[in-house]
Amino acid sequence: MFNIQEIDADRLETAANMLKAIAHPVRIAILKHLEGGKKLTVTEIHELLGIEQSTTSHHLGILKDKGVLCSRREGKNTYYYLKHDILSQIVDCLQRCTCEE
Amino acid sequence: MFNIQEIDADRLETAANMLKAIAHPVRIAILKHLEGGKKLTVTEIHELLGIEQSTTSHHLGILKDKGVLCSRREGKNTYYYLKHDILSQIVDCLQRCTCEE
DNA sequence: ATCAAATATTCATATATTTGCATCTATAAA
DNA sequence: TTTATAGATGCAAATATATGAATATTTGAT
Repeated sequence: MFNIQEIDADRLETAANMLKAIAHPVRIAILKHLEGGKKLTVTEIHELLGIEQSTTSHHLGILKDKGVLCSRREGKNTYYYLKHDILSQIVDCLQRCTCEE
Repeated sequence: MFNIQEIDADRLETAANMLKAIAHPVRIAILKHLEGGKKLTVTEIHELLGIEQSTTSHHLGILKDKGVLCSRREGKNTYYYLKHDILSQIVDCLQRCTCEE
C-alpha cells in the first residue's frame, strides 16, 4: 500500500534532482553545446569550456545519472548527448527569463 | 572594457542561480501551487505543505531573491506569486520528462 | 499603549556539492 | 605486449545549502 502523497513526494524528488543536475553554470553551458541533438566527447567539452578533464567527467556523470544526458562509447571516445530534446526548453526559458530587468 | 566570455559567464551564473532556486522538492511544490497567477501567503503555503513557518519563509525568500517569485504585502499578510508565468513551463517540462522510464 | 497574528531574521548544526589531483581502467596503435 | 589516449573514479578540502528553534519585526485590533 502506498498513498498519493508519497508518489507525489517521489516525483518531486525526481524532478528536483533532474533540475539540480542542470542548475550549475558549467552544466548549463554543456547543455547549450548539446542542443539540437549534437553529440560531443568528454575531451571536446573539456577543451570547449576550458575546465579540467576530471571536472568535466564529473559534471557529465551527474547529468547522465539524473537522466539529462545519455552517452555512447565509440572506440576510445564517449559521446554525450541530450536524452530528452525537450530539455532545451528549460535552457531557452531561462534565457528568456534572465535577459531583462 | 569587458568581453563576451564574461557576459556569458554572468548570464550562466544568473540562469544557474534561478534554476538552483527552483531545484528543490519543497520549492517545486510551492511553484505548482502558484501556477496560473495564484497568490498565496506564507501561512497558507506553510500549512499546505506541512512544513515549518520559518522554513517556508526561507524557501520563499530564496525564490524571491533569485527572481522566481514576487511578493506583495497586504496588511499582516504577504502574498507570493510567480514573477514570470513562463516559469510554469519548466515545471511542466520536468513533469513530462519524469513520468516515463 | 498593549497584545496577538503574520512574517522575517539570526544562528547553529547537519548535510550536500564542487573542484582537481592522483590514480585507475578501457581501448587502439605500434 | 608495450605505449599512448580517452575517460572514469576515489578522495579530500573548500564551499554552499537546508532545516528549525529562538527571536525580532511589522501590522492591525483593542
